Amino acid sequence: MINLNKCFKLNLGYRMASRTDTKTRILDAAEKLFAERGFSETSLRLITSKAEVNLASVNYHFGSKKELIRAVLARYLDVFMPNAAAEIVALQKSPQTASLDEIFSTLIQPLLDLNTLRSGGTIIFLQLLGRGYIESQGHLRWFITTHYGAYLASFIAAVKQSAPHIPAVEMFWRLHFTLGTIVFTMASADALNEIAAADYDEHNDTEAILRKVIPYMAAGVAVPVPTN
Amino acid sequence: MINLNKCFKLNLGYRMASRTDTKTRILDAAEKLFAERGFSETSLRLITSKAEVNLASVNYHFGSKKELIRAVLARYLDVFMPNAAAEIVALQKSPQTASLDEIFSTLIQPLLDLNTLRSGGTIIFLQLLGRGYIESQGHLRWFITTHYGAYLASFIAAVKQSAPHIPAVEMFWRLHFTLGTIVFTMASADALNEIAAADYDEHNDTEAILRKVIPYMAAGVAVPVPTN
DNA sequence: AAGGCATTCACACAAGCGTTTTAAAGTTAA
DNA sequence: TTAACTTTAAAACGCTTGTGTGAATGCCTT
Repeated sequence: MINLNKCFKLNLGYRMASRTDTKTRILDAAEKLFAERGFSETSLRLITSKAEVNLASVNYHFGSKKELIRAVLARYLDVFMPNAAAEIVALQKSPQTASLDEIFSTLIQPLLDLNTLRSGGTIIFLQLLGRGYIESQGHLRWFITTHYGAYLASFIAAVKQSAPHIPAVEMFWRLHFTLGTIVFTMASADALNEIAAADYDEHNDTEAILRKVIPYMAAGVAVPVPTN
Repeated sequence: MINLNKCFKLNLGYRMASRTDTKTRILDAAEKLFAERGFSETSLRLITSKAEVNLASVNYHFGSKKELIRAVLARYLDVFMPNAAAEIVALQKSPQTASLDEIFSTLIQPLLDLNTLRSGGTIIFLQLLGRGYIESQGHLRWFITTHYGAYLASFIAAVKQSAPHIPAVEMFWRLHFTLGTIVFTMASADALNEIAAADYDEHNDTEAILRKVIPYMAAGVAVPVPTN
């Protein structure tokens, strides 16, 4: 019942220019902290102090911490999902069916574009996704499938078409294996990169890791189902 | 400086029989709650009320919440790691080199044996592992590699021998992809099973999921590294 | 200039947290 | 039984958490 006006605030451009929007400052600080520390380990006080805004402004602009979490995720999903789906349908326009590698690779550019949205956007988004899936037992899964289900469907359809020998049930499981692979990897990316740098003198950026993981996932999704 | 006596408490059998050990009651309640809700979302008050013991007994027996978490994990790792390593060396005794599928399948029995240890032990263990890796940014990874590194090494060596065409660095990444796959899958196993049951009339127990994920992981680990 | 609205601010609140403390109860050994 | 010790019990501590309140501030419109 509070803040109904927010919905109609068309932001007529009367904000001062010297300082970014409070709402944006909160989102920017929150997403970074959420990604690297998790949702429940990140207090609103830490967020607002990093954002240099007042504590109460979170509840004023977002209503609650839970809604702030949703807003943080939605800011990425609203950009990524349409872009990814567009790439998928563009790929499917081609005469011959695409390989799984091609389909997964198609997602790389939309993911990397999140970096131009905000610095470190790609990995932040994937880490948020992973944390959300694990921490908020089921809530995020519900939120994504209900709000972005159409985009997901086009992706799943493309995958199924590229691997017609995999039954639907099996594909359901394998795509969730894939989600786990990418999301856990990105959540641990910093730690893994440190180890890789120390043990193998190899440092990978986000794109390099993505390109490493794609063959892994594509092979796993397409491998024939054991008959026994 | 407190509770040094605990180390020397040889437990001369003077406990009453009608009620299980307080320490065990705490561990049993804690592992279940930790697995399904996460560490920081599980309060000591919730644990002790489920275990029907006094709140202070956690700090008396374990010193702190952090040490309780370690104890919960160690109780599984101390059983699983030696068993798994034993199976691996037994497999390597055979003349021809084992396939990746065989190596991964070798881990199934030690994992399922955790179910005889405690009801639901297998999935609890894997969920704890996943939560630990993601929540305790790096602490658990350090704990495991320092305390159980020898066991891990024998497993990694076996995998490398079965996929000699994969460079060491690449294998490092792929084994962590694999960890992510299994751990994320198990952390979401309940939710996924619900969806699978609703959409495909298929219900899988822990073993069935493990057997589904093994071909996926084995194919991913062994897939040739792209040259470009 | 004045009124109105959106936003910011400092502060307080109640609840929950991990941990500590002090006393009571129970068990073993002399 | 007494004495020493381990284990449980109840209560409180200090701290942090998310959230609510009411006043002050700033910006725009009239």
